[in-house]
Amino acid sequence: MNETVRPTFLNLPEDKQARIIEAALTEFADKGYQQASLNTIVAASGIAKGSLYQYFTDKSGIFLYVFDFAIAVVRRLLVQVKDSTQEEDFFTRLERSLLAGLDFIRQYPKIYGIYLKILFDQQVPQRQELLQRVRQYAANYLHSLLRQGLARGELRPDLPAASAVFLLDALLDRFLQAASVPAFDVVLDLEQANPEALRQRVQELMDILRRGLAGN
Amino acid sequence: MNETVRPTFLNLPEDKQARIIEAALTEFADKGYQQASLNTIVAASGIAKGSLYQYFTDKSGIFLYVFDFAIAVVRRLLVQVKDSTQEEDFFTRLERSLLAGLDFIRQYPKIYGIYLKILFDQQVPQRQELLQRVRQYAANYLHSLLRQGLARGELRPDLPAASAVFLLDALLDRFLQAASVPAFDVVLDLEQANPEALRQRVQELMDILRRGLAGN
DNA sequence: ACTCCATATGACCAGTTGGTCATATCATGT
DNA sequence: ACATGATATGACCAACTGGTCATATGGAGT
Repeated sequence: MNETVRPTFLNLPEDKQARIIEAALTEFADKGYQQASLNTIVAASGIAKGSLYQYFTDKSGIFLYVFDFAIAVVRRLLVQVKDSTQEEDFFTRLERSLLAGLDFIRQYPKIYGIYLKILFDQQVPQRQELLQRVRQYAANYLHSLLRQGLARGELRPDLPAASAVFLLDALLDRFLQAASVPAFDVVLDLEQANPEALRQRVQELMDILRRGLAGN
Repeated sequence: MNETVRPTFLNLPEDKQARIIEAALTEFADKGYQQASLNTIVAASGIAKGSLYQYFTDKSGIFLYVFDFAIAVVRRLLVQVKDSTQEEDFFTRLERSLLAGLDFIRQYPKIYGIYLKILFDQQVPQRQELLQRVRQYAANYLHSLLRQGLARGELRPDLPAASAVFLLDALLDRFLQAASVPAFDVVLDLEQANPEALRQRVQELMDILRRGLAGN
């Protein structure tokens, strides 16, 4: 557990902390790690460059602090969706999770932007560890949904659980990317779709998941 | 159609061209667009910096030329796999395509590396257009497989084709990423798996696609 | 031998980066 | 009023970037 943030930062008035976090979040989400400029962060938050180094050890310290902040927000959402759909059947819960993900991205585009950067920016500090943390959250979430679905007999008992989680994770992740990364989705045109069309697509996908491509 | 490569480059001896393309491919795959250094490319290919600007208009010119080179290689593979599996049934063809993809990445890791960069490096020149070209190839390929599967009665006739292509594209793309990006896959551990285990996983996934999560 | 033009070169430029540090400002206790 | 320690500052630094350009080299035609 190496310290990246200095006590000085935590002593700051809350609104000043918030201004700095917000500026850093914006810059990192926009440019990724290496391309992000400390000068930009400093200018946007209205502090001197020297001050930044009174608050954090170095560039990676700022990044890791902002990442922790972001992941805490995501965690809250996952818990909330899981709890509030406890009574629904498996496929409805999946559907709700997807739509909640869309809402989240629309509400916190910068947090999602940071995730996308970590995904494929080789130079992010401690990238493997950060990536693993995020993917593990998603996998645990889906695994838990799956177990409950199996217990209730909503899924076939011979389902290979790990592969199923893999498939679900792939689909959900891609769906969110398709809906928010321009030109990424040339098939469903999710980025342009209105909420009603989106819901329609989600239901088609749930139906394929339920019955398969060949089945009855 | 704006020119990015100068005739001078095309007049060069083939091995010199190859050396330069190879060096550029390596650097872009490693660092992405903005982070790639022309100095590194120049040093690795043993030419002077000034020469680079006799061959290409500017940095983005080099990148776009290398991208075109890379996509031509991919295209050849897709055509070949499609042709050589013409007689197989839908799910076997899908399986073969996946395994062929794995082989390709192992054989041309740099080309795959460039694709991953384009995916989420906001600063890549003409990113939207390049991304769209790649995704469109994949979608057309899957669509064609699907049509033939439907025609042969291997798939249920009421299948919503667009959504099915979307799901397949998501799964295949993620599978390749999981098998080659460290720490990305916390579920199947594809990166460490031996060829036999990989084949096993692929078949489980094909089975889920065929029969669905709930079905008989 | 001379000309001509394509090709090759690397010192050089302005701009930007992450990071430093001597100095200034502020708040508090006495 | 003074001292003390935390906080704030921005000029400055070395390193590196993409790109330029005056000059050198090479080879073909005469």
